[in-house]
Amino acid sequence: MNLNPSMPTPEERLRAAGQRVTAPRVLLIRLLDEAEEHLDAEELYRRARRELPSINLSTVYRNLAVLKEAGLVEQRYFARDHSREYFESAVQEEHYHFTCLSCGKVVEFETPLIAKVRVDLEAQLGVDIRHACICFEGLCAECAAAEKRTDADGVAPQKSVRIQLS
Amino acid sequence: MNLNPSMPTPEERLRAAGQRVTAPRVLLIRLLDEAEEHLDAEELYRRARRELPSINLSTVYRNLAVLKEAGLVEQRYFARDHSREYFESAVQEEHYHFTCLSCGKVVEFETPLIAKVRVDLEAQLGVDIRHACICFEGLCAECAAAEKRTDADGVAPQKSVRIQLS
DNA sequence: AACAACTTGCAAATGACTTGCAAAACCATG
DNA sequence: CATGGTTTTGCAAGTCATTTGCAAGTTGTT
Ligand SMILES: [Mn+2]
Ligand SMILES: [Mn+2]
Ligand SMILES: [Zn+2]
Ligand SMILES: [Zn+2]
Repeated sequence: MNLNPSMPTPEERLRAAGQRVTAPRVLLIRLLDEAEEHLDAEELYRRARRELPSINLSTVYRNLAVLKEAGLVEQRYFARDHSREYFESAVQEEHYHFTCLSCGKVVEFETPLIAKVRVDLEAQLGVDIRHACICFEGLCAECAAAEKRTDADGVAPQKSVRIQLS
Repeated sequence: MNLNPSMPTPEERLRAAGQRVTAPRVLLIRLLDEAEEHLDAEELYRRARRELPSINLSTVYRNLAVLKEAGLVEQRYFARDHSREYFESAVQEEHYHFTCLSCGKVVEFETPLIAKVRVDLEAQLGVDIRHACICFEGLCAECAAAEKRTDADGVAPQKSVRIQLS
């Protein structure tokens, strides 16, 4: 989602990254480009099978690893349960995430402050930062309001929303 | 590490949190207070067994969950591999982490910018943030310098260092 | 077309974490 | 400080997302 309209095709991106062009890879890239949400391997597998029925789940995993290394997809962790890996297309603006622990909604946001932390760190420590995992968790506005109930279960994954801080 | 010298004993903390005082819990809290690093369940189990040989790994897991809920320990995720949960005592200043992908060293740092992002988010989205997972990853100064080699393996966990940004 | 290098499907394996259950420990209460 | 309801523990057996070995199938290159 929120993709640059004039972006290279999946094939072009693969070749530019020096990776072989295979049907599973092209398909995974396209599925992530088209996705409105952050997808995990299982869900990508489900969607991929609709177009490439012979694809195997392990192929999905292996290729997500390849695409991640090649910088074509981004891996994310959400909510307090980091036991599942989610992915999104790398062809979008840098952004961060807030996840509602109650309803599972994901809010994407931008802010220059994280980049500031990053450059401060690099300048003061001499480190070379390659990746940042930034995720906030809590209750979304709706769930915070509806906090009259005592529930705390059903965390269904939902579509994302994107905002810009200040 | 970096603990307040006049902090309550593990027993006192447990009682204050309304939790039962048991040998495994007291021991886990003390081990985390004493630790120079961030520990996972397996390592805590290893250390705990030295003083309480009958303790079981599942007891370690169950109690870490209890202590986390009670706010007595903090759970962390490091490096690109979030498949392991690490813990540290909650009795310390709020801080964030940088992990070296090459040597595994963890650098702890403080910065008011993350809290700023947090309040901005709460103010502009009306959300109630309960938790933040902030971790930067890359090459530490030493490993970045030694980048002449082509290696990229052995990621041994190491002690942490704490710094203050600017 | 011919081949070496890389990928895939399939089935089996990993490994961190969880769970069911009966016995043991905790902590009011009397 | 004995009693007993409630919680916790040890042990053994799961769970489940992700990984891996291998033979067969593809890809990109000469
Ligand atoms: Mn996103
Ligand atoms: Mn720390
Ligand atoms: Zn919500
Ligand atoms: Zn290093």
